[in-house]
Amino acid sequence: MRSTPHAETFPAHTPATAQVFTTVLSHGPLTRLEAGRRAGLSPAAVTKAVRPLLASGYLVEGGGPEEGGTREAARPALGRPAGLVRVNGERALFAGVKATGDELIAVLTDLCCRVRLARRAPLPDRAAGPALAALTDLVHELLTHAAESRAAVAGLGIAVSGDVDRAEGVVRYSPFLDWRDVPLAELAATACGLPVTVDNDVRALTVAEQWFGAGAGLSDFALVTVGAGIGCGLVVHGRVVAGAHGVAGEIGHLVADPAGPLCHCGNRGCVEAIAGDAAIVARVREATGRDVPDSAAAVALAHQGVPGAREVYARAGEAIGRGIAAVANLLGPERVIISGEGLAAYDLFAAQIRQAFTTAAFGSAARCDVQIRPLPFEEWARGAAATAIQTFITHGTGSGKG
Amino acid sequence: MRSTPHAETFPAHTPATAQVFTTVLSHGPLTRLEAGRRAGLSPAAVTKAVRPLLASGYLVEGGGPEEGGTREAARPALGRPAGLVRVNGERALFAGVKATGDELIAVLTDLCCRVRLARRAPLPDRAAGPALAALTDLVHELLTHAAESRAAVAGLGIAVSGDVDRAEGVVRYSPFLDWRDVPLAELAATACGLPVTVDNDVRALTVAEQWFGAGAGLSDFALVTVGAGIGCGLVVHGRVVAGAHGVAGEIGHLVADPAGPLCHCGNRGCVEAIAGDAAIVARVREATGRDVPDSAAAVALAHQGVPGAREVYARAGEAIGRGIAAVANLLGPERVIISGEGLAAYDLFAAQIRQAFTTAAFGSAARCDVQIRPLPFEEWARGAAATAIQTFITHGTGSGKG
DNA sequence: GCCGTTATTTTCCGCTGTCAATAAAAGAAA
DNA sequence: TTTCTTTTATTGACAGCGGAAAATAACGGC
Repeated sequence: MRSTPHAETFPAHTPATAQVFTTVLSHGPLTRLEAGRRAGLSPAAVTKAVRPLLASGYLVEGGGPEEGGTREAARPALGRPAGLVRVNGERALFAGVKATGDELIAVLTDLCCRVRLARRAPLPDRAAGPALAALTDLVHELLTHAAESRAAVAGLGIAVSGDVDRAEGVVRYSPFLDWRDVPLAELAATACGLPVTVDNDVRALTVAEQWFGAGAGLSDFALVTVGAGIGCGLVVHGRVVAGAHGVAGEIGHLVADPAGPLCHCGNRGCVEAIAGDAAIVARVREATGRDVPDSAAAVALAHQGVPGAREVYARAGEAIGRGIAAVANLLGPERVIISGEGLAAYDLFAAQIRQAFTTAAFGSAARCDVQIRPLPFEEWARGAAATAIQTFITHGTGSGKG
Repeated sequence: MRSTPHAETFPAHTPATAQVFTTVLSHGPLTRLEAGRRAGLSPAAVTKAVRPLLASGYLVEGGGPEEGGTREAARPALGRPAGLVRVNGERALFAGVKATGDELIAVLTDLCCRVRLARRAPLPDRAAGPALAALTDLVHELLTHAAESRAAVAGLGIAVSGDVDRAEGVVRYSPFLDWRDVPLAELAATACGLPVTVDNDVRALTVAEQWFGAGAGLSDFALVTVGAGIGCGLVVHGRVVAGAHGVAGEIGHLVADPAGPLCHCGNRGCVEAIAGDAAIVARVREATGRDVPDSAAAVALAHQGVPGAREVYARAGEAIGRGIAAVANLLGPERVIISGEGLAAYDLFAAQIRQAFTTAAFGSAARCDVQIRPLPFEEWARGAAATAIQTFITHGTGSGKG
């Protein structure tokens, strides 16, 4: 993918270099010895990997802001004190954009994927051409802001729902955007003058969780997103599962109840047909007989204790819990992270999710650690940025292709 | 793990050596160039890897039995003709034993996992001590037979259902055998004088399929076994999924119908509670009001067209198809292989499996290739042998531990 | 200042796989 | 027959990566 003339490059000369860097990136300030232990490398190899990274400014010595905190206290009094190494987040910036059917969400992050700036823009026309123009405008806004910083923007990540071929940078089919075979990486790279990574939105979020979130250091975990749709990103053997035909993690279309309501996919009782936003709104409307314009209204009714509304959420939680149990029974992940805008209704179904999971999980699969966390709206865009960071580090430049 | 004095060793000097060897093992006679292409290596690397393998007799030149067949015909008339290389199956033998609750099944295979000899022996006492003694006897029978061959037995694989820690060679918990924390690899190695690999039975079968069967060359596939239980082995990113807590592939305890019959796991409508042997027998008994001693009788009734019996199988096929769809929706495998003794009733539910799968698979997940094949009784033991072959090749000796 | 201890770096060193050139084994052309 | 073309396989020089061991650094305690 065409790069800007003075594109940032990452000195990933050797496998070990990238290995050490990602270890430090995910696990905060580390001593060289500890980093080597976690990355499965000898101390000597760490020294050699760290040198060019320090020289190029991607790593810096010292424990960062919280230096002198608990970390120092834990140090044994004997022997040479360990020197910490951490990633210099300021060294490079990244842009991440999530495109939904009616809006673009964009963030500017640093190398540690900390959000510097978040922006939303409506997407009046979702056709590829106008959408690309809107995206370019938004990215330029970020670039303008970034220009105030010393660091350059080293890559752009774009997250789109649907069937996305990350390696080729092509959106095969996105139902919400109604796109087919759009070579988005190439188009956006030309339009924005940045190396571009394009990935499926849930997978992008999974990458963010794997490198910077609750999945850091885990080789097997699942991320479940609850919202308009119910999605699931899977990490198995340390790698995000993409599926042979571009489909994977479709927890939303597992059948929770064959006698349940009809789903747009044609089956009955899909998790999404019970616990998706639209399904919940419809079901609360039926149950209460009231006007329920959107999911916020549904949540409000349930919180007010209107008869019937609460039960809808309980059933939704149960369906989600069963879906998660299916994941746990099949893959035996170490952890499942449940997240999503839908969790505005957190308190309404967290208990049911856990209970249904525990009931339906088989044997030791129930030992899986289930975490439930809310999801800030810019998180999807942050996931996109995480994919850009990932390609920057693993490919030496921000470009996913080539 | 203690080895015999003159233990066979495999010259896996370098990663590339093992890589090339397994490629040739799985894909039959290959030219060096082709092997390199498949293994992602340069021609030069293949030459270097092949040399010691030829010298030690693990590979031989020539196309084997079917030499001069279609392979020759497909050769273009131009240029130096390609020289084929193939694995010398005669070079080493392996023993594989599957332990069920009431019987031991053992096979002697060659290096290509072709069965030379199959034996069954009852297991009157399933306690670890007596079972080990019976296993040792059976293995010695195989060894006696093997002594007639020039090749030595290079390893023993043991497959057990339940929670097995292959790396440690320990059976954590096997319900059917009622074993807990039995260090089987160590015990059997001492008793039989062979390097031993112990693995879960379904995973062992999956390894056999991955290296020698319908999964050869696929990086993502699933193997579903239908019989007393409904099991599933998963290969993701080219590796068998083991699960963080020893549980994975529990397709049998996915809930196909929350209103279904009670399962021994405590839930309702598990796939196994609908399609497992015991469930089918019970359901046929209810439906027909007749005496149904075992699953053969149930199959017979269904084949005779006794009212009700056929429907039981139809519902079972539906449940299995749904379970497979769940796997396909979550993981997007390239292929699903359905196999098992239960397939004696193949014709009774194959159509329902396929139909339920197609209906419940979401989007492109339905493009997954579903194959249905019967499973000879010695296949489980062959799976055990495959694990022994695997450790022999990857560890240089037949020992999984150390 | 010396010692014990732990962290990091340095200095080789073996090993692996690639590259580019070369040999080999045909059929085709002259 | 000889020579050329084409494809496959091999060789040998080579670069570089990561490891082991030894050296060095940085303490706190004595």
